[in-house]
Amino acid sequence: MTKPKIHTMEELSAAIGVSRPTLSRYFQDPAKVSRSSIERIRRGLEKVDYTPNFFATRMNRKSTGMIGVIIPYLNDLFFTRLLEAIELAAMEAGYTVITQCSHSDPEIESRAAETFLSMNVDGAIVAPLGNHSDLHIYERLNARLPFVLLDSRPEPLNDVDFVGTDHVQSTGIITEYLCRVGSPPVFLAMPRVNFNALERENAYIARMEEFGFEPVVIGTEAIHPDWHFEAHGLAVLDDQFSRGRLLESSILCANDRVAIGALRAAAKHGLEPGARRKGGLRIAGHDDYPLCPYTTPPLTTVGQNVAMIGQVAVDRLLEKLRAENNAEDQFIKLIDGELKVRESA
Amino acid sequence: MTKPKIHTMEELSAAIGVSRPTLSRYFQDPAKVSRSSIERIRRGLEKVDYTPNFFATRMNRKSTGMIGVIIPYLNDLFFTRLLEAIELAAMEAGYTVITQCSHSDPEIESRAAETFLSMNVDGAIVAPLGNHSDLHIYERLNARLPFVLLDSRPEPLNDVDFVGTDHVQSTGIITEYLCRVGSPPVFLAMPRVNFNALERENAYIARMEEFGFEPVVIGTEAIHPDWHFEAHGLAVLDDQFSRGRLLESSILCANDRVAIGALRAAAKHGLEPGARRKGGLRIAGHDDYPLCPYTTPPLTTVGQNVAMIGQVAVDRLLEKLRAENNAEDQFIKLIDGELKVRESA
DNA sequence: CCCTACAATTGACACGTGTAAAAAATTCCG
DNA sequence: CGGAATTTTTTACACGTGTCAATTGTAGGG
Repeated sequence: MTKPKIHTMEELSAAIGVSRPTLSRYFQDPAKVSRSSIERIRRGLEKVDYTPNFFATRMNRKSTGMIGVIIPYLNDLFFTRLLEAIELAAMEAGYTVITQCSHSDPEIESRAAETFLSMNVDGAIVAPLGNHSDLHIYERLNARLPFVLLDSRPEPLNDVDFVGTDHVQSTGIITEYLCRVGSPPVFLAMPRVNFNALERENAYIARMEEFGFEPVVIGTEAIHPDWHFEAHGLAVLDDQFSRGRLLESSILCANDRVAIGALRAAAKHGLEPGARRKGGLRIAGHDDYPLCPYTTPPLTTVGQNVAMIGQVAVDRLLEKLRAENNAEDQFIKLIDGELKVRESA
Repeated sequence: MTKPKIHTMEELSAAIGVSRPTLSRYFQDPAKVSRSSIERIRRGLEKVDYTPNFFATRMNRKSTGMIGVIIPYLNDLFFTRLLEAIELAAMEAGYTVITQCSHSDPEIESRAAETFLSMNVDGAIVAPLGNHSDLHIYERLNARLPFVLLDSRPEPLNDVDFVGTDHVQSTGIITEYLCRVGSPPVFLAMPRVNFNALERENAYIARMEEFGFEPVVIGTEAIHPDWHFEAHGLAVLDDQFSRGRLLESSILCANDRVAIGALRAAAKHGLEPGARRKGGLRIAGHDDYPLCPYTTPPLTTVGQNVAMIGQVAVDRLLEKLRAENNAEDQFIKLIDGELKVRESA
């Protein structure tokens, strides 16, 4: 409690009669010090309050033991789950995760990247902000550090590792499901904040054409601020329903948050989307947002395997930062989505 | 792009012909250097790639310019909104925010606090994990740093600044609203993960007694893991409804996530909660979770002023860390909630 | 042109810890 | 108990930048 505070290893050394370098080694790994010294240090530390200075320790070490992570939004449970998976995986491996959020501002995203470089993080994992990002910073990071791109992949980027959902597969299976058990779906797009938006749209179109159906995409232009997905879904469908359109359609939403807005629009117009109502309105989403089982009706969707994406990204990063000469090939891992059939479609 | 990378100020000094200390001052604040030097440095930096080492700069500075923030959960939009507010406010003031998440583990929470101490952060803001937290660490932080506790306040803690919602007021107004426009509400508690859980419960009881109604609290024991609030609300009400109970009651949920589970239970049993159905089922929440406008029906709730809580916390922290001798009194700011009447109650 | 006043720059040391090489202590064995 | 082998500790320097006192440069006035 009121243990005297000691600020430097030197002081500690004087206080408990063990040389400073020995203390240094003790704090890095007690196994590098003799049993008797460990005992003496342990006893000493019980009497005083000392923590090695974070900056001084990291400055000279070859490895800082830190991994930098950048996510684009904070108020989205998809990214928080991703972040959680990454943090737990990294912690498991003994690394400290430093998180920065872009707050949907490319400027902030760029500054965060520079901060990581100046901190000598051992590696970086970035979920890109999207359209407005300065791609240059990803290349900068990739050139200097073990680096993995997450979730959303800018087309023109080469030689950068990537881990994310296989949207052709994921959007494919839900498109196929909707076609199989009801009328061919309309695609309710989301504002094109990132590259996934377009990937899903294209995957939908391709699958529809494969089945010989006419793809129909609505809601491509943003009405609300980019990341207000629910408001977007609500506004687009409210407009459609008001004009008497799509009242008995299958609607595939670009993500679950758009779908939640879509469900609201349906309820507002007295419509009850559902798989069991033959010929009626059906609404489906993408991502398996944690709230999907609790919507009215529970949302049919295709789940992204967030835990695996996070784990694979960390694994790949660790692999890269352990191998000194990284003459390896570009690593791209696309993970399958899983169909989650509930009641809404 | 392929600008030669320079690692130290010394090298940079040699490369562009300006002494190292001058460079040091330039990077801290260009205004501390003569106009001509600024020009020369600017031109030099365009030709090479250099960023001052984060650790080396922070090690000696009196102030590290960093604020540590600990939140208990990541997968909860309430905390992410709080965090967002804090980050933006701190950024505004020129501080870097380092965020750590407890992941509902007191051990991690404690380690995060130690990390902040070893990093010499200028101040710390902590939203406590709750029941299982080691209160000792808050006192440790408070003794060493400008420190503000957020959102949830452990009773036995003295002399610690606090910013959060006034739950007596917030729970009071929604209890009062429910009593006024319908039958007196039952309180659907949440697992007592933190101190707010109990505070809201008690505020409900007090208000009910004040009105001369019999308070009824259900769902106090956790069925699912502590933080699975939706599952909790669903399970408790599903059980009640199955027994034919509470079918026409007013139900005040301890928070919106519990309420979302409650709405699901209602829908599952074919019930349609709503303010307009006289004598019928009504469901209300607490927090104004971002999805409330999109639930079916839209959830009546009482909003926590997240933006203000974050801003006030940061303001108070800055005030403390600017005033050297903090002989000031304990600062406790309770912020009013705002009633958000929608359709569910 | 010289001298003063003041701004800008620089030299020298400090920060707290890592680390390799040298010195000391310990262990082991006959 | 002596000496080699091994472990442990210490000495000495390094890391990259902050900061103050001392020095240099600059402008203005006589």
